[in-house]
Amino acid sequence: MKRERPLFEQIYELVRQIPSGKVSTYGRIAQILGTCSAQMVGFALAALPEETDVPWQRVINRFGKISPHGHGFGTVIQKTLLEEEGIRFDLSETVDLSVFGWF
DNA sequence: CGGCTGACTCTGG
DNA sequence: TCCAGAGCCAGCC
Repeated sequence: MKRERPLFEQIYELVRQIPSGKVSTYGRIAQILGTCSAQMVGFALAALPEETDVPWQRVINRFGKISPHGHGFGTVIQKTLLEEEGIRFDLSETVDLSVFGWF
């Protein structure tokens, strides 16, 4: 049976494929899927519950920085989770995509 | 079907 | 890398 899964789940599966210690960008995900825009990727991750098997924290914007998605708390958690994975941040919460960037 | 929204990205300054 | 404006497209009401 064909499962016309929403675009969201397609994004989730792709994010799950990101290895530990690596990060990706919204634009990258959107480009790989080729059927959505970067904003949809962020929108999809925003809809994720706190308990999920999707490493949404490994997805950041094109500058390698975490987006201030409103509340502000999640942003801090995201940075902490990435550091636990071994990712280094700049003095300005910036990640070196040349080193930690997926692909 | 149409309008609104969003954790983005690009271009120009 | 910052500010402002425009484009982007699926999901929801």
